[in-house]
Amino acid sequence: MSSKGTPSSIVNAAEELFAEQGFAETTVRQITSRANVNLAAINYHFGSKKGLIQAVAEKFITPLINELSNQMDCYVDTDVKPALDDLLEILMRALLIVRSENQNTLPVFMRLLELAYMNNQEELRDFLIGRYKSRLEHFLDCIRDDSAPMEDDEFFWRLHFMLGSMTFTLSNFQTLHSLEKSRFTSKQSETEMEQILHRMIPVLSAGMQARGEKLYFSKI
Amino acid sequence: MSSKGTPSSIVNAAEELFAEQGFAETTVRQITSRANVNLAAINYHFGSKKGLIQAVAEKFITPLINELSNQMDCYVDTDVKPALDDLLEILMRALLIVRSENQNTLPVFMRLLELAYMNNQEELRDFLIGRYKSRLEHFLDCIRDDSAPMEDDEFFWRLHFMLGSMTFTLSNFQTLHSLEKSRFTSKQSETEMEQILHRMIPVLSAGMQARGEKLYFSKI
Amino acid sequence: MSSKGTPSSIVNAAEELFAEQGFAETTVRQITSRANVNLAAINYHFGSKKGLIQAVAEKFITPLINELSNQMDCYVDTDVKPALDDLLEILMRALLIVRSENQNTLPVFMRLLELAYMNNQEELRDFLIGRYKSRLEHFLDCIRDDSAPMEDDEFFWRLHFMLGSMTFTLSNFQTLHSLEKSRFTSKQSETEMEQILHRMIPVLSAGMQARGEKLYFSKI
Amino acid sequence: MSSKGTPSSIVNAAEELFAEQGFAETTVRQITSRANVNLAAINYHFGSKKGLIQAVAEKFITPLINELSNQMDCYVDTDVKPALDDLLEILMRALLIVRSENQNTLPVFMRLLELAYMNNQEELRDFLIGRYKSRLEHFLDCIRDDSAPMEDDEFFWRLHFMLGSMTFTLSNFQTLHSLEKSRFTSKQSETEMEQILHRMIPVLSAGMQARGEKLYFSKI
DNA sequence: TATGAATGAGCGTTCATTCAT
DNA sequence: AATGAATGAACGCTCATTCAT
Repeated sequence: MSSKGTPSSIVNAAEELFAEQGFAETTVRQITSRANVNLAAINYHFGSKKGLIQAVAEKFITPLINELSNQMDCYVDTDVKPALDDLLEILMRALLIVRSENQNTLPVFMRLLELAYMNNQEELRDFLIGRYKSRLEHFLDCIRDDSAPMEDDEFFWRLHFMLGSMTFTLSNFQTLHSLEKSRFTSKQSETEMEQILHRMIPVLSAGMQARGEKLYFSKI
Repeated sequence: MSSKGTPSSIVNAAEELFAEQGFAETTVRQITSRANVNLAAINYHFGSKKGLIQAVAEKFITPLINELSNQMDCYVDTDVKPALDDLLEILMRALLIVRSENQNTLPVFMRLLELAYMNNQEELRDFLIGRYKSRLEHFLDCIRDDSAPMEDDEFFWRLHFMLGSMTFTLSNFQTLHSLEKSRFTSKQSETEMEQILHRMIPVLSAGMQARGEKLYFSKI
Repeated sequence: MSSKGTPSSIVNAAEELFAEQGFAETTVRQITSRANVNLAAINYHFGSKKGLIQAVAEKFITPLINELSNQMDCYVDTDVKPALDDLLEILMRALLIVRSENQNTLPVFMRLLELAYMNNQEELRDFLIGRYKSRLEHFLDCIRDDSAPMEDDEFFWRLHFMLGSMTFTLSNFQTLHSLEKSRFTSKQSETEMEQILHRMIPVLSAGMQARGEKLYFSKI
Repeated sequence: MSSKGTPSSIVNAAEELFAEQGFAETTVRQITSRANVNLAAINYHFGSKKGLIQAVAEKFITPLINELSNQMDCYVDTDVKPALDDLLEILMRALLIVRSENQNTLPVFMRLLELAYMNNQEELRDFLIGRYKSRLEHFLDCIRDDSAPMEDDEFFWRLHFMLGSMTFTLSNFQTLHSLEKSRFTSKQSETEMEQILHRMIPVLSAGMQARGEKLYFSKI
């Protein structure tokens, strides 16, 4: 299951621990211990803990973006504009494909996105933006084309409302899954991550297509 | 509002630092230093750093729930069922009121919710659930009454999609605000937090009211 | 012998180890171990290892400068200008007094001066210059008054020739002492540090009073 | 001069870094990185970091001693005894010649001498003494012949006062040069290392020829 | 002959907490 | 009630060296 080689063992162990505990809470000693490698190996192969986190990020995002691009190519030679639901399904499908190649570690990827938006993480943010922004633009343009008409800034914020739904739900999937099971024990809900991604599509889609803004509420 | 007393100074300083840096990243030294109190004061007054975090949580959530209850009382003697948009506006309004009483620290509250959903945070989660769950149920029932008809589990997840939008957007407000300003410099966008809360209402509302689910995508 | 209190124990242990091994070669674990205090005590009391080195520096230099000033005050109300030999004797005497208050640790002080002149030690250098430069100026002026007439830059370099003799001899006193004993075993030379300081006076004095410069040698 | 071969590249890189930072402060990674060779190459070719330092030492001292011997041969067939100033000029000249063959790395040589006099460096000291002591004796005898009459031990110490001036001034030349420039900006002093060596001659000479010792100062 | 990978030991520092007063 | 001092544990990281090829 684990690939060959020390760097690969490290990345695999790190993914598990990052998913279980978060980045700051996971120590290099825990990682190297679980990977059965020397304590210094992380610094040797990745330069620093930060470098390892970036390596983990790349391992996820690169195939995700590739898969997204591949799926979008279906539309490139036709006049058909993809519907919002279809675009979101492409996105969810890409996430699931990446997950199938990185057993059970979608939460790590989502935590990475959350991390990138935190203060004091400009470095990671700039790294990701510099590396992947351009490759995402076509996809986002298509999203916008089937969304309700709106200003640039409104689109910016709605995209992040969407992103928030995804990162919160997936990075805390384990907790939410437990909560759901303990509340609705009767139904023996087989809530798997795939199902949750599926549930998200009509909700997010409706959010992007919602028209009109409520009037600003008076100052309080 | 004023900060008479050591415990109060500590809580105020902690709020600021938690908002700026997150909980794990904020040290008790930073807190006591900013509060101009002794290093040992946190352990003395709150038992531990965790105890302080709970104290901060209570300071936010109690007035929030109170405000929410007050607003809901308007409907209690009538047959009028509040519309989803109105319920969300009540929620946003309550958030803004709490904010006005705890200058600029809505992000802390949102980070607290995120924290409560993390693994290894059962203690905080149980604390919040045990303390506030019952007082939220009426509000949530009203939400459900104006949402699209759906199963319990679907409602559970949609609520958390909503929660994700709110926590992600508000806890990372500073970063998102910067990103928006650097992208759309021309418009001199005066994006304030109030405006963002306002923008969220129709989006979240549409999400909860979205009908029909896409067919499950085939296994991959 | 050792003063009371943790900081004092640390400084005493540090002095010994710095003298034996140098600054970089001495670890905080060695220091805290010899001082029988907790490993974290250095950072608690001095902020960092660098802070401890500065504290050691101050403990030496402050009384040295004070002693120097006291001795120089003898000349302040008279018209007598002190002779170069007398000035050097004042200096040596001040060094010995400081040594008598900090048992056997003149080598540490000399190593400190050497350290301050190294690259990448601007911080220490600036610290010392900012703190003590002005208090040394009168003494240096008197030195110059009884030296051979020379330009500013020539005086600057001759002062440092002198400083080099002192730092090299004293910071390596232990090694030199051993070498001397092994070479001249017959004489059972009782070379003590006081004697060496004494030997230096006529040599340094002659150097400062040497007149005329040799012609520049041709380019090679 | 050219750097064909891995060992040669290593030595050249090491010289530069030793001059800039000192021996302990320079890591084998820095050296191999600047030399563009494998990290293990130092241990492979020189056994250890210490072995490399010895190799650097030899590269300097052997030609220095050779040059010194050559110059001294001028006097071998005559009855003329060289004057102290001439001997010092021969020494300075030899240093400059070695420097011209090892671009700008006189400070390294001086640091090497300082290092050899430190505690815990018996190995290096013994290596140098065993290799070069005998070849220096004639030169030192000539020095003594034109110095003031003195006992063996007095001569031993005066030699090291001289050595201290040289090592301190040259190994810290960069710092001293900066200090001088910042103090005497007006004169646009073209202080080069050659000039400093030149300035040293009359000072050191006078020191060696100084007669009479001051009376021992009373115990304090 | 030469190297990329790996290692054990140790580094200075920081942490939340506790102790003695 | 409150605090300055102190602590044990752990942190990420770097070191010169060695190993397997």
